[in-house]
Amino acid sequence: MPNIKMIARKAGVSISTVSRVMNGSKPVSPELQKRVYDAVQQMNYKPNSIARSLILKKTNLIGVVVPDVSNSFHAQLLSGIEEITAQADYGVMICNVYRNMKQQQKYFNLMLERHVDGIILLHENTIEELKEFQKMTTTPLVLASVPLEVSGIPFVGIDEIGAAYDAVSHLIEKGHKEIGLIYGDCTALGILRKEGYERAMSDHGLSIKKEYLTQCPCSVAYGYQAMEQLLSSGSQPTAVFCVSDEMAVGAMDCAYDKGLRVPEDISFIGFDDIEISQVVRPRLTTIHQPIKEIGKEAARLLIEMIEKKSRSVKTTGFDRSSGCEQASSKEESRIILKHSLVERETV
Amino acid sequence: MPNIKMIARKAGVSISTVSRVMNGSKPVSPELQKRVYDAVQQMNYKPNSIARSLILKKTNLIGVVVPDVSNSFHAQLLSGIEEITAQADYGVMICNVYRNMKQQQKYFNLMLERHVDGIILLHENTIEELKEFQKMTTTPLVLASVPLEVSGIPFVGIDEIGAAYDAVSHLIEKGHKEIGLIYGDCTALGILRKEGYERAMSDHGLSIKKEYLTQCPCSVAYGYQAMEQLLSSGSQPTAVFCVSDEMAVGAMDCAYDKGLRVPEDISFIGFDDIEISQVVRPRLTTIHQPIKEIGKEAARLLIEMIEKKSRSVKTTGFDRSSGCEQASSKEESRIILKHSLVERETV
DNA sequence: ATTATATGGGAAAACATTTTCCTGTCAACG
DNA sequence: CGTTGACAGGAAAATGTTTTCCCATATAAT
Repeated sequence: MPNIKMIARKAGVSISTVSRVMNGSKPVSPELQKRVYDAVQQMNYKPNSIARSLILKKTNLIGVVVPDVSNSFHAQLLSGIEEITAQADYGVMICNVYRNMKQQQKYFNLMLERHVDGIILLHENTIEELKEFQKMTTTPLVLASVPLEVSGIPFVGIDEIGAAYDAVSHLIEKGHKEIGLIYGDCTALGILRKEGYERAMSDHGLSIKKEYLTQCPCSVAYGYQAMEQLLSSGSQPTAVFCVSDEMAVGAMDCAYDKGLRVPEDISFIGFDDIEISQVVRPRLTTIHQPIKEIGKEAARLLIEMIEKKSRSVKTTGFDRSSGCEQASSKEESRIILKHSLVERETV
Repeated sequence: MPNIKMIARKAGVSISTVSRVMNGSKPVSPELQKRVYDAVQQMNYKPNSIARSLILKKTNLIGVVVPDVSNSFHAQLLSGIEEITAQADYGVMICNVYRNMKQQQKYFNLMLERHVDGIILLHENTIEELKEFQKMTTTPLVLASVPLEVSGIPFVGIDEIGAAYDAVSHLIEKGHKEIGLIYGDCTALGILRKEGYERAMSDHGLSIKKEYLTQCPCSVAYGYQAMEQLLSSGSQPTAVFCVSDEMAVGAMDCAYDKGLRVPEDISFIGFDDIEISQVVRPRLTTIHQPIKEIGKEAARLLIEMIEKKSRSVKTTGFDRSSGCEQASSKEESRIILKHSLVERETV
């Protein structure tokens, strides 16, 4: 691989001149420009981005921490992110943490060592850990579809409580009164959606039966189990709200195996509107999230933060990691995108 | 962020000593070791991997070129790759090319500029382009589930023809004689699987009807269209082999809408065994590919190539990009993993 | 004519590491 | 007692850029 020195020699100019021609950072006479371009072309020169990163203190790389890439929801978020970052000439490094906090810590360190310009979190963290992270570094961070409230860390996603509220209200409008819930209680997501369920029930004057609340991790298999549990509790709901499509698909499967007909005997409503909700039979009625758009918006926001920060560093001239400036830019951004109800065949 | 100089000053030692302690590259007295460790701890020092990359000529970063991360198949491959690379302390940069060749070229350049240590291709390329790439650089490259034969570029995947053969043979064993095919003819994958179909048919003495061959891009929606086309061709097959699960799901959907019962009136067999084949009703009989394992194996192979290469560079002492060495390591590795037939409910 | 200003271009510092080369100390051995 | 070798540790070169600083030349202004 040729380097800038070889180009300079070949073109008969100084290193500085080559750099200037490549970046347009200072005018260069047409004569020399041509000589440089020719040399670049002939030797197929590409500037070494590592050396650039070192001196510019900018890697044009962002890190995305994801619980599991092979999960459809996260994969879609990722694809949205990638679309925007690619346009802005950023690379994305994925950090698959397998819903494992230990990995997470390791990855945070790794990303700091690699000096990523920013991070998007798709994986839920404890608030303490985020604050810890904030204290450690000034690297911009945004939460995408991780509804945690930490001052100084922007969030983009939907109104989780409102969306769950809408889902349950829809069931109620259709005449259901005995409504079960399958949720996960170890994530903020699950808890907020449960909150929406509770509000909808009480706003419509319905009481919540303890035995209708079932919690399980988010997957088809666990959804099946949860439904089994729910059905074995004696009284039977006429509808159940599952806080994710995967859970809903598993739960429907279980109902089916128990000889229940959907939606005649029991209704289901899911959440997310990932691909499977359209291919499952009957097609799943669910809450649609603009998943890819969330990813895009998160990426846009992050890049904006990065560029703003690098500008401010440039103007002030030194690293202000003391955090005094940080405070002024705490504009508490929360980008809330619109969800919607898609009626299919399970209610 | 503290740098090595600050640690050296704090510990009262030279920069070299700090480096030696961090990397264990040369013995250091316990006395100084302790001083360095303490300084590192107190200042929370992390070596700047950019500077390391620059001098070591090793980024510990690999690029993965993927047609579409949000596609379940590719997302699973990616997750397999990530698992192995994380263990070996490599980062993964994703390059989503949206099945777009222009993007692809841009990304290749980007990755060379960033000096990734190696590349895994999940996206089909023309053989010419690959050879072009080989000529341009010595960066290791492996094809995962992209069945192209280019000397010097290893491949990991399954026996595509054999797997397709098995799928069709299974239909034939079940008594089917009129077997349709839905495939994609613009990818090597589609063409090989079609080849398997043809061999199976002729080996069993069955003739192939032109009107049973339908081709379309790989997605649920196109699968539906293809099936419509196939059904409108007059004579009706009793079974159809779809070269991907997505196509199969779409095709089944169409059959269903036309009032055909699966598997009573018409049988379907898919390919890949991605998640949807298990949640669709009736559950799709398909060819199982060890997708995640393919990703893992590809990553292992790539890392092996990278380390072997960096060793050889080290011992010879200069960059041998002339390619003469390359030839000797052309051991034509093709790692073929086992596929299997999973019988569900659509045959 | 002389000073001031603008402008193109080169030399060298800076970025944060690793590693080579060198120096000084100490033990071993003749 | 002197030479050799081992060994710990420091100084400095090297990695490939960008950018600052400086110089020379040319043009404009006084």
